[in-house]
Amino acid sequence: MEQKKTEDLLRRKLREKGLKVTHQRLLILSVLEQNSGRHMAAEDIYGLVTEEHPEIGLATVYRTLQLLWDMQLVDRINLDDGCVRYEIGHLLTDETKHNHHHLICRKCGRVIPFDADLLDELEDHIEEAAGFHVQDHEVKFYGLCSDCMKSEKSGC
Amino acid sequence: MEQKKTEDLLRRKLREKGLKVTHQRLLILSVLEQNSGRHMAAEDIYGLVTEEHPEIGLATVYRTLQLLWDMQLVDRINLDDGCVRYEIGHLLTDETKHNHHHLICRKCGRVIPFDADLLDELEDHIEEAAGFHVQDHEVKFYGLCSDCMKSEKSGC
DNA sequence: CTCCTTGCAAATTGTTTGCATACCT
DNA sequence: AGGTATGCAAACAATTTGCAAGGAG
Repeated sequence: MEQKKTEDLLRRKLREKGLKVTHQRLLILSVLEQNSGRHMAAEDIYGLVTEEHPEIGLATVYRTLQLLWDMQLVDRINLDDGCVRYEIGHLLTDETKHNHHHLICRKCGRVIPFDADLLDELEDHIEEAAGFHVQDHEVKFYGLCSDCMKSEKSGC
Repeated sequence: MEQKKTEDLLRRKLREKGLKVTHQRLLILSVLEQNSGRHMAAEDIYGLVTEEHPEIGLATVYRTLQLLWDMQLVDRINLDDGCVRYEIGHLLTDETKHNHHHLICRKCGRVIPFDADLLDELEDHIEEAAGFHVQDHEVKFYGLCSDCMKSEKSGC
């Protein structure tokens, strides 16, 4: 089961760093895994987590998300809506690279996911030219979605 | 002079939208232009602007930056340090595309600018496949800078 | 003269932090 | 036992907003 694999990885990484395996950490990661594909704000995660465990605090959610991000178990993206969003790490869900990008419409604000894999070349170039080891990336494209382009042309 | 050209563009765009040409708007854009290359937070810009015009309010700076961004006269980037940063729009400083990316070290937090132009192809693909008209992009690479890689290896 | 814009201050809101208690190992 | 992690509430900080006064067209 994927579920189990992810949990084991978290346990292992925590142990490596001398940190503790707590219910909260396991639960938060499992919620993220069960909602793979959604971009969840800390509040969203908090909402889901407290459904079953109302005693968990929002601060713990924030602290745990930071921790999971440091360990590269979750991905983070900022969609300019005032809060940081998280999803289960691409390293966990597939063996391929993280090529999930976002198109953000400047007019209606819609966020459209878009998959493409033209960045590997660029990352190799960066490693070589800058001596910087790339682990992940965040890519956003700003522009106009097809609907807004139509209304732009028709002059409304 | 570049300066003049930029100002004229702002005047024109404002008129087009029936908005007013104010000292504050001209001044803020000119400060951004004079500091091309820096990533400036609203507070930074406010600091520079109030040197000569202490009466200008911070809220006006925020409102103006939003406006300039909507008009595509400035670029916006979020470097995960808790504030949004601005710089003069790439459309104004050069005729080429916006290929100024950022490498962010997960260990020491350093931000390293990096120029490369491998995104045009991807943007064409997006226009075709998603019917989305790309105007701009924001790209961040997370990883380890060369210094932190050294200390990683030497085991400190 | 009309409506847009500004400055000020208060309000908002996502996120962080201090601290006493509870929990892993 | 010993240090880590948690929950709570207060603290923070960037950004936004309401409103009366000022300014552009």
